[in-house]
Amino acid sequence: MSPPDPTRDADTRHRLLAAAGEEFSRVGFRAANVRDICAAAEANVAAVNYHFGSKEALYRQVWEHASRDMVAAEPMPTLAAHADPAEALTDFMRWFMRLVLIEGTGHTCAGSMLAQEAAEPTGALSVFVEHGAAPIRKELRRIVSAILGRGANRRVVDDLTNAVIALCVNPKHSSEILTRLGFPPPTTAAAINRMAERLADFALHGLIGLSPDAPTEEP
Amino acid sequence: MSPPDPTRDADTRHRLLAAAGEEFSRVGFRAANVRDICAAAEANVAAVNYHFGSKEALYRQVWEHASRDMVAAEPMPTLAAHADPAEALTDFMRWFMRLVLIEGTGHTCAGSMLAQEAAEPTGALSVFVEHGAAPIRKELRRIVSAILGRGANRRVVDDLTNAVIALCVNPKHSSEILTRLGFPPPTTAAAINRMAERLADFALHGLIGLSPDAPTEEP
DNA sequence: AATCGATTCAAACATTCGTTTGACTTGCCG
DNA sequence: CGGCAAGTCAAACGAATGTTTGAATCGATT
Repeated sequence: MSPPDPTRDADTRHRLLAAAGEEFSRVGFRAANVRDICAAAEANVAAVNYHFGSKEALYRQVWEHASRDMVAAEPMPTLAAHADPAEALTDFMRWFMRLVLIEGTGHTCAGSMLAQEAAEPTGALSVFVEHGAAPIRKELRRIVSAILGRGANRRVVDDLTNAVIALCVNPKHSSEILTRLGFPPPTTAAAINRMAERLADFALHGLIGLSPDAPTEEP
Repeated sequence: MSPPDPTRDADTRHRLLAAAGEEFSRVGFRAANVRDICAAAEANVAAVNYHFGSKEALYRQVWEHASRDMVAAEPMPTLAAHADPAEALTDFMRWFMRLVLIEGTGHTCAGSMLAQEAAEPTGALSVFVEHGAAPIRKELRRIVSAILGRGANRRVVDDLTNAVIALCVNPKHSSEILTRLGFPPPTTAAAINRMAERLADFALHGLIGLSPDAPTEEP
């Protein structure tokens, strides 16, 4: 009657999580429907409620898995681990863009689900921002701040940190639009790295140019 | 039986369009429901189908109004109209960010609806990209290309044009996330302009630094 | 073999939501 | 006045969808 021990590896549980991850990331929580998920998982309609309690509880579980996989996949590059802040930025952006753009073989799908949450947030968004996004942004802010130097205004550092994030996530968030414009976002690790390096160069020159220590070059 | 002449100004038609614009931009096409829209417009449930034929036809009408208002509000800054490409970029970004971020008093809402379409596209997206977004991007590409100079690779120009777009639209597309991180996007024209100028400075230095004509400053 | 808990399944239930219907009101024209 | 077209309305219809139910199946334990 009550749901089974969640640590148990019921086979259909896994198939449901995988199928749900794909469906939720494709169309979002609301538009995804339980019957399709169950069909994709080759499970009965009642399976979702039996194993998870409700569609919403399933969604929370998928998020939990996705964000766990997300951070476990590869460690985040830090400022401290690099001699040169510029190199840290490039490394960080490569890592971040892979995180956002690559769809894990089975079901990482955190990037797509986040894009869905951005349009129609559920309770899961606040949780994820607090536990997943905030630490990532914090480290990037350190890198940006190091590149800008001491004299930079706090507000400016924040805006530029957000600007770098924008460069990294936009290919994903706007992929439907960019594809229709003729610029489908890269999907392989190699292509993503190449794009990340181009954008990192761009960001780097932008940041150095804005650094209060940098020489102003007005004629 | 058949819908009335669409040019006629039936009063409830307007109220429906306004209410629908708010609802669609808030939650997207699918999640918006006809009963709520009619209640907000103080109209009967049957009014949508009487005046527009269907929920989807109403949506198309709202898009048409929104994109018309969008371009009519203010002319797009062009490269040709500026002596200095750098100034053109700043002007363009100010204009573009106001376009995306400002919610028109009554119901412009094109920016929000576009963000919704990005997550769960309908047929309206392709139409809008072709007629609304492509011309805007084309002009921005001219400006970016002028700043980069002759020698720039075509692929690089495209990526950087998209990067500038990312800087402008991300505060809107990611507003739910940024707000939870403590950085709610600006909403007044003055604040938007300020942010646009900061981002334009950033983009400008980034572009100039990447220009093949610019001196490389490696030690 | 008998039993018991866990799991699966088809069917049904309850609600939401887009749409349709048919009656009623209103304003206009002969 | 009488009739007609346009618009409004409450009610109901029908499909989609999350959830529940109760029986059937399976596997391990005794």
